[in-house]
Amino acid sequence: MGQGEGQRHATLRTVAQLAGVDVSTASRVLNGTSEDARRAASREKADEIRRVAEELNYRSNPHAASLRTRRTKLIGVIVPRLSDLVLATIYEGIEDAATRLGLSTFVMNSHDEPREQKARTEVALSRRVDGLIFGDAHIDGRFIDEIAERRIPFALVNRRAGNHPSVTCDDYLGGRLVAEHFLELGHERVAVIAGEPYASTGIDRTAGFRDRYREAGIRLPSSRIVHSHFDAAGGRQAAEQLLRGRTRPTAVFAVNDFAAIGVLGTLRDHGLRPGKDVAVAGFNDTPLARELPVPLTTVRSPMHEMGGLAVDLLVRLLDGEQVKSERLAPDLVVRASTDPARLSPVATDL
Amino acid sequence: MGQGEGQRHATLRTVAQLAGVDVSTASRVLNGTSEDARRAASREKADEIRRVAEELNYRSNPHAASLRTRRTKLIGVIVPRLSDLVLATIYEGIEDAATRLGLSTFVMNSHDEPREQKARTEVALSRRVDGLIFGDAHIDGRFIDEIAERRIPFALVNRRAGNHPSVTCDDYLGGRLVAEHFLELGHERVAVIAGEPYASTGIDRTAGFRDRYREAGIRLPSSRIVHSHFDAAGGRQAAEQLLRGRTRPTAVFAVNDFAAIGVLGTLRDHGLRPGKDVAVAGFNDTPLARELPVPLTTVRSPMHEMGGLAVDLLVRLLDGEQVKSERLAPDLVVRASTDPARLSPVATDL
DNA sequence: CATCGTTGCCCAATCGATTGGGTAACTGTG
DNA sequence: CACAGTTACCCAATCGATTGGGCAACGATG
Repeated sequence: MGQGEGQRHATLRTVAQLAGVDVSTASRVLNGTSEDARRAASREKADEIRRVAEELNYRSNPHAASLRTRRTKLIGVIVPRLSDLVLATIYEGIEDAATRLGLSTFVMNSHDEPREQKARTEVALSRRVDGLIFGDAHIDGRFIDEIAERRIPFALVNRRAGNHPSVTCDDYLGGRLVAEHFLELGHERVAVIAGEPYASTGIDRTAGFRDRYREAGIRLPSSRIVHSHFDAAGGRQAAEQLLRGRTRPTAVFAVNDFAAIGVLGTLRDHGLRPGKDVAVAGFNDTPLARELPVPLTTVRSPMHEMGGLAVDLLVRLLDGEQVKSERLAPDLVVRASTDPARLSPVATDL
Repeated sequence: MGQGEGQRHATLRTVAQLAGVDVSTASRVLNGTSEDARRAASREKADEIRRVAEELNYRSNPHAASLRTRRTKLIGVIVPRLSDLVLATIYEGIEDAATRLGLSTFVMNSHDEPREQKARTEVALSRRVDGLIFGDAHIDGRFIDEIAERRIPFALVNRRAGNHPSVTCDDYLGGRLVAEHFLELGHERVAVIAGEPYASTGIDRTAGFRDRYREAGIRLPSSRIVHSHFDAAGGRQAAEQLLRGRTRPTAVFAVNDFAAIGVLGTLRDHGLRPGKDVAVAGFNDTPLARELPVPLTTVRSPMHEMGGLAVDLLVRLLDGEQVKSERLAPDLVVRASTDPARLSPVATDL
């Protein structure tokens, strides 16, 4: 109830009074388009208004403006969890783009739980966001469909669902690239750690990988496609399961770098040398990948860029434009975890 | 300009009209305290108002309320970067606590740049946040002092500065714990990768470590305290610098897990076995630490909890209470990177 | 029966901006 | 000089809530 309060903010009214004009004139000069400003006041009056505003350190009260205009310049962002570096990086892209456009963003974690997705979305809507960006779409699209039916403007990022507007990496192609690489290295007994079954990222990466292998005449048995959480612990669990199998794979594609790191750890624990006994590839090229003791082969995805494009997409949608989804090209980055020649001396000595 | 718009939100006025009461009565029943509600309307009227509100799916418009009350229930959070897992985790704690209290948060990245800190803070203030949480304080406190002078309510988290209210880990103690551990293992030639020179976290961890060693009669030459960025690339650079020195340390304390990971990579590149040839400890016990090929000894800090407590602190401040800073106790977690006995078979074979 | 307290509401001002619609003064044209 | 068009403003309604004050009706009290 108390107040730490700084000095009260100057309002348009005080600015207008001191500048000797009506508040409407001050509004047009300070907050309107330059077109508005020109026709609202003469050169000198406008300068005077701006001078006074500057002096009083006037800042338009966004709540008052939103109340009147019904637009908040706020966008809600819902992600599974910001402590996932992939999402944090995408969010940074979102924030950069939003800031550049004078928009503000709210982020919330849904932990990929339908109930929380719903709850967070309602919170965002009750804050009257102009639109939403979802980084946590589930492939079944149930929740997203509902949002679409309510005609709430939104864009998906990182994961796609249905044909709702989205900005994603070309995950299918990414999976193919890894398969291509493994095939070149001569791996025939391979496995995929496929991520969460509801995430299009994992699904598409797996599909691309599987399809490329199939084209090479090699079928992946379903026992060598294991779902997992998108983190190191998840990768570890999945790897343990794979190693329990009768025939050990010679190469493992984890659809996420952190899961791949878990795989590296598990291999060591089992006395296997990553990059030599078993090849490992990840996805996303997180900054850690190249710094690991055994640097990780991975697929670089434009995470930051995806965030920015998602904002652009949403803004175009808010402007009533017709939009279409974007799919950005990934790159394969080969490092020691799949290429023994690149292993450091000590690791090669193994 | 266009509108994707969903159906218009119901307002208090329509609810009041349908329930046959004045809007003020509806306001007290729906948005006031239960005390207000009781004296504003009879049992039956109140129930009727709530029924209508429910039916119309009424949500109070926070902008209208803020305009009138001058409180926004918004708090601004400024961190160096959310793609740093430590900050992302702290932010999750902040978000959880805020949600529980019915507050919303804005996060922004300052990249530890004074200019951006200033700019983001102004953005938050122009959004009329009730208070701020800074996770990016610099030890010199210049910027923070300025904010304090403007009597803007805020709390610091993770890093302290001056005697502004903060919630931190007891970093000094954390540093001592690592030193204690290294001493027990018999390490006398040790080094510290100390993080950014302006972050209290690195400063205090280094100081605790240095002091404990001094008490054991061992002085750290300044050449063995190297500053670095708080990420794997930073750790790698710092480690390279240390290995260039004449006398190689037998143990390295990196004040951050990611920097420690960079050290592990560098050691390998130089043909040195982490945990055997050189002991390595990190700080924060990020989830990755235990999953690495060579699991990392580190100091567990209560990141999530710190975030929640920072919110509590800020809220108490906003309520006009006198508050004092909190310093939470860390724990040492010993793993293979400092203890050869714990190395996995293949690593021991090295 | 006059008085006093409650109970249960309603009135109306207010927060700070936006915006459609005036209108007075001035300029240019025929 | 009459008239149209432009320039440079001002007026006032409005967005959706909050909140101090007022007041009628009713029961209790002396």
